[in-house]
Amino acid sequence: MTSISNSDAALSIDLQPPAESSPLVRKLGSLCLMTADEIEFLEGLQNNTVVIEAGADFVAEGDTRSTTFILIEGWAIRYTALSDGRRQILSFAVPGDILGLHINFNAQATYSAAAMNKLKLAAVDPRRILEIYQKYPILASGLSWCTAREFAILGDQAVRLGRLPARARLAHLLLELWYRLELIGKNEGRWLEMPMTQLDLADTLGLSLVHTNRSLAGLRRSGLIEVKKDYIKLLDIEALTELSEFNPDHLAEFSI
Amino acid sequence: MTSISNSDAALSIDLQPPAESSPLVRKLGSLCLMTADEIEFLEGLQNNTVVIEAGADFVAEGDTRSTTFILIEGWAIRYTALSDGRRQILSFAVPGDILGLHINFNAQATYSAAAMNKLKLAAVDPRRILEIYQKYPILASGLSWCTAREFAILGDQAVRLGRLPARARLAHLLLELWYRLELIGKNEGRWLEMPMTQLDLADTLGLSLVHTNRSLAGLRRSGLIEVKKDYIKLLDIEALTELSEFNPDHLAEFSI
DNA sequence: GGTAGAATTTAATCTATGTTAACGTCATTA
DNA sequence: TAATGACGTTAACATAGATTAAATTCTACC
Repeated sequence: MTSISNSDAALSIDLQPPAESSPLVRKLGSLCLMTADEIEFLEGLQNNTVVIEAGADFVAEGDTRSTTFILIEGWAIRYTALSDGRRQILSFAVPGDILGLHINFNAQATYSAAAMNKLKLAAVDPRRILEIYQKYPILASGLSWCTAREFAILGDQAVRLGRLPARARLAHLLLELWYRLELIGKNEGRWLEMPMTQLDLADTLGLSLVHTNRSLAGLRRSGLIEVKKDYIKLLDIEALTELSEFNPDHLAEFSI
Repeated sequence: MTSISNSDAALSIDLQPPAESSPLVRKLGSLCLMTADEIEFLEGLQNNTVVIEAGADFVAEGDTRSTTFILIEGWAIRYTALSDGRRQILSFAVPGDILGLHINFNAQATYSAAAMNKLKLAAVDPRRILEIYQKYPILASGLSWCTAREFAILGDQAVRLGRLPARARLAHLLLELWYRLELIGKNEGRWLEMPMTQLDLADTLGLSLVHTNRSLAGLRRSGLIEVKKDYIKLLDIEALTELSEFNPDHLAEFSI
């Protein structure tokens, strides 16, 4: 907003999208050189914004109204609820992420989505996503990359849940979030934003609340992390990586 | 091959793809009405076939040569190997499934893929997938559906691993495979093809081999399944569904 | 048709994680 | 400043599932 004056006043020679652009445009812009046309289309997609209060669901499993959402501000979760009230969180979504990029038209949502904190998101007709593939080849590659990445993230989640012990699961997730936030420029020093409660963390890691707390304490006592309200500091990324067998290449950037 | 004579001799009025067509064409054909042009393109994609021996890897995690594979015959797995030799199988692929539908160009494969039994698959340049999106709108919707389905399958796998006890995990997986094979017409009565060993099953369910065997025995003793070499009979689908909280809608068909 | 190696089954023991319950801390509001 | 409620921490005990090992049954191959 303040930066408008700077692009007015000075001759802009930036090839990168301007600073006031959406997180999605910034994210894709750091990976591929989109045309002005493509950037404009992508920004235009995000005109219809919605605000969701912290804790509220904005997609419910079984919904037949399918909408694609682009996350602009705040964190969201995708999750599945079980009959006894327990939950499995499938993944976190951060600004620049797309929920429902590939939709079963005429089918039901296979998971619910909720806001971790106050959310701003763009509601997009999924038909416009197919339009991207038809008309904007660079964007299409970008979206294909997003899809592959979501797959890798969910696959890593399965590995965590299926084969890693509690502390490694936690370390692995912290590193995933670290690299994802890194890409959108949200890490400050080694402090990682952690807006979720330990109960949310437990439901992500497939652990009980108490054991999640124990695992957190374990990493803390080993000198690997430092914890404060809403933030965790990664004190030794190398050790965390080794402990959890995390592979950063799964989240690596690409370039065209 | 023998059926060529029938389409030569008689006047064909089928709207459905002919019987000798590929599993992928049959799968999509049961969901949407493709044009002759689209069917031809899809079959043409699968000209370059490869045979893989049982047990062999055909994608290794970290590979930078990215290829899309369409499974024509046999079963495959996607998996991640850990440093101590343990494995987490992410999902099974059956005829008609596509591996690497969305590829990170210039990036590494994030999982390995191996043949469960002898495999016939088509190797496709991933650029031709993007071509589909540009030129064949019906096919594009079909592929979008495939992607959403793969997501749902992997999400269900995360729920199994994170929140279900051993026997429910097993029941849940059996039902998933049941509905998937149903779609491609591979179920005989209530007998479900199970070409994997109990070790493979264990690596899918995130359990030890011994406990997988116990879980299998548990379901058998409860009268829910009957086991024979390479097949499992689902004796009580309703009870299995309730036990595992399986939701068949996740794999539901769609139609345009 | 016999044999070696693979796959399955069962039992005994151990451990990581779940469960329950109590207590602490902090922020909000009365 | 007290009361409340959400969230975090810790301890004691219970249990599902891991591990190890050995026996048994398949099955592919000679």
